[in-house]
Amino acid sequence: MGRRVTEKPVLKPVRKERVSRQVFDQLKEQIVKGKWPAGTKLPSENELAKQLNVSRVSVRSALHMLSALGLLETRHGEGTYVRELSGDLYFNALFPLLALSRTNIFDVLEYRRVMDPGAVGLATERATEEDLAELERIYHQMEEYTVDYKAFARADLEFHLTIAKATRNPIFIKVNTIIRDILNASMEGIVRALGIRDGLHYHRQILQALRDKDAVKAEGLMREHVDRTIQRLKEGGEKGEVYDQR
Amino acid sequence: MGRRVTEKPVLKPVRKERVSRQVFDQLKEQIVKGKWPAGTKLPSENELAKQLNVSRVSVRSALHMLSALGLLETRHGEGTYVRELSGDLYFNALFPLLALSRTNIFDVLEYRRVMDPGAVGLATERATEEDLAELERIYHQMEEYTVDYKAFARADLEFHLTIAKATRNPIFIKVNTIIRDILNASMEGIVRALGIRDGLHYHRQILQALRDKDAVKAEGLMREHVDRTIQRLKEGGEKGEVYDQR
DNA sequence: AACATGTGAGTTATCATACAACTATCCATG
DNA sequence: CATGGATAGTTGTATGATAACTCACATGTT
Repeated sequence: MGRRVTEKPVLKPVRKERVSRQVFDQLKEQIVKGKWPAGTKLPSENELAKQLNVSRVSVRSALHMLSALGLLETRHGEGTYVRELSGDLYFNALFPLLALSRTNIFDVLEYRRVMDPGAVGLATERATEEDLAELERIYHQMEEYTVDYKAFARADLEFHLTIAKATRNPIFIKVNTIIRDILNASMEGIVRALGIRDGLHYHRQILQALRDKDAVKAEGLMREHVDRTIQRLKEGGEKGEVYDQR
Repeated sequence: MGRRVTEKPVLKPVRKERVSRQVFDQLKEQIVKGKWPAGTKLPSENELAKQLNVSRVSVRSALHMLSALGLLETRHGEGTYVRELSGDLYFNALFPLLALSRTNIFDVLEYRRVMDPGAVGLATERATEEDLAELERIYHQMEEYTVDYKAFARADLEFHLTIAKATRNPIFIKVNTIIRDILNASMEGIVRALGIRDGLHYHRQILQALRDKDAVKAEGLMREHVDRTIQRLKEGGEKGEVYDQR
């Protein structure tokens, strides 16, 4: 009989990658590597199917997924094109209803806790006069909105995004834009936690540090600021004062 | 003859919504509105086709797009299920970033310079034995690949992604995955800059710091590591040795 | 009783083919 | 020169068939 072979699986599971997935990856690669820059018209579905030696169905499956993700755009009767990056969050507009659970929001804030200090650090070097003026404007908005929590929180988020813009780095900008939208959508719950008192204080100081081009100070303040926000939100949640989202 | 009617188009173009799009919208609504909570198994494709009075092709088209967006998950031979709606869903909007990846690798690395130290900091607290084993495995891969630059660089990227996974924060994971794809695509150029010598050194030390649960050290090493990568790449670029991607 | 194996139903993945719907272009016609 | 029609190329939808996969249950085997 011989002994059983259960320990140490020497045999690796065979590679079984779906055809459509392979097509998806190949097409994605062409786009990512820049072989097909924005605006390029792809070969027709029949052509692709022939070249890749798969059925048209598999090609279409891949094309559909890529368009859903915003990399492609297909025009009926005309062809399929590589999309410009311009259109920002067209798709996100479909999702604002999604209320995120608490854990999800903490994930987002935890991310921000790392990103925003870094962003403000870069911003101290690169912010223009216009950026600073814009930040000042938003800060004064916040001062006025001390009664309207919602508007206050909105301005708060805008402040952070403006700092991201000042980095001149598209990744920071894009990610921060998404985070703003998420928090905006789930704002009912976090408004209280944000706290007028701290908010104004930190934003004023951060703005000052930016003017002084004191990166270390700005980073420290930002980290403190986000930390306190998280802390507040946790306290509120534990006390059950805050939202439940369902 | 009468005058032409070109100004003010009172006549709106007739509604010509694609079938697959309608299916997409209907399914999406069921999910977003919570009628189909996470984990729900959808009716089979045949069933849906019958209920909606469309062909199975159209149903599948919609299903594919929804899975690409992360709302659904289809398991071959088993069925299609509603996925957990999490925050990282929004970050699918980052996908178009892939299209402009090449424009500036430095933007990407600058971003990584901020995020990866933060990620490794969180990872020191949360990494499981399995995570560490996986990192070890990748590290040994790198040791073997000292001749194959491409494979080496790929393992390098995988190392960073694995650290992101160890944070257990879906945002870190998602964004890092996209960054890996971007750098992967531009790899011909950065391979030289990565440098075998430093790479192994830093990764070994970072792994050690993770084992020792020394967050400060791990963060510092990571920052240094990314800094040097950027520096190398800049030197190479100035000398014109590095990539041009065409 | 415990385990291995076989079988079948149900499901998704892929294929091939055909036709419908749409777009752009060319070209003859008046 | 404007109009309309014909045409070729492309994407969208439909149909039917087959392959590949998963699960659950039945059937042996020990």
